[in-house]
Amino acid sequence: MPELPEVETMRRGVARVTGAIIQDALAFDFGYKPIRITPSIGRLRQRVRGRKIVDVDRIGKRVLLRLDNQAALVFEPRMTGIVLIADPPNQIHLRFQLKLEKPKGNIFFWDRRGLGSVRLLTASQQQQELGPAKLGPDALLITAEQMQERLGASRRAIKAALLDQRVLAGVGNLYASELLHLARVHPARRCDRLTRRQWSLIHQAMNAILEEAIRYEGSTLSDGAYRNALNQDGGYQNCHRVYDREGEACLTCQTGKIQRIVQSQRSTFFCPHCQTKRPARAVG
DNA sequence: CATATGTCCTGAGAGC
DNA sequence: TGCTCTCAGGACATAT
Repeated sequence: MPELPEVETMRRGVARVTGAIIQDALAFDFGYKPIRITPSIGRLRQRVRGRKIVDVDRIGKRVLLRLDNQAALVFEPRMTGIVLIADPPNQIHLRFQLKLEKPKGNIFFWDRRGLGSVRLLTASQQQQELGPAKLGPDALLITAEQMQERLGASRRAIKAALLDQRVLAGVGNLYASELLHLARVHPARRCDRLTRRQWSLIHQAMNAILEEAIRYEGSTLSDGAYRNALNQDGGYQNCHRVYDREGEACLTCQTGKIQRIVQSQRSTFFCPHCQTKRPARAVG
């Protein structure tokens, strides 16, 4: 499930084609339900042919190809989508392809489950679709103070709140568990019960985990869906402290057994020993 | 308004 | 072995 580290890894790989010209755009379905492509592939094709890719960006969990007319192609991987410049893992789940020239090459969007999308957005559409009404600050750019401002009065559980892309963009289910473990905060703790110190710890842990995961090029889970832009595995799955480790010993305290709970229909993993449910004690 | 739940989609894995 | 069933969770739609 591509979250910020996986999408950032794809972005870095795809950035190699910066400067290339788009020769053509193709959509595929191979008998599956087609993914969402907007506008229609015919219109999109007309509008991107001959355009130069001037930059490759990331906003939250999306990859943006910025074109020389201020438009951007926005790839949204959701559960199993990936953006590659090397040949994808197979052909049947190939959903979209850009043929490039000067120099020759390709960008592929491959998506096993087909929940992802490709959208061509004008500058004003980008403001609408990627602006503050839809997406909060990027998880690597938001400050601890901003997080507390945005969530400090919320009654939601911190784990669920971290997944809300309108609050901050980039954290998903896997890294939410990982970062709360590093911050030693219980995932069910209500936001409005967190102290300023805990917000600071969460913020610090979030940056540390996301940056570490980027260094390892993201997490390739057992389904093998996530690959980097060159169709290679990530390495961070071997570093998970809690995710998908139910019943195993906590690597940090060697005492607790990792527990799995369900929050908003999603699995959360945590160490009951490191991440106590009790509120932080008042100091002094 | 804030928060919670249902839905989409395919393939892996469990159980029989 | 092959069938059926459940589950995985990103973002959005709909419900409370």
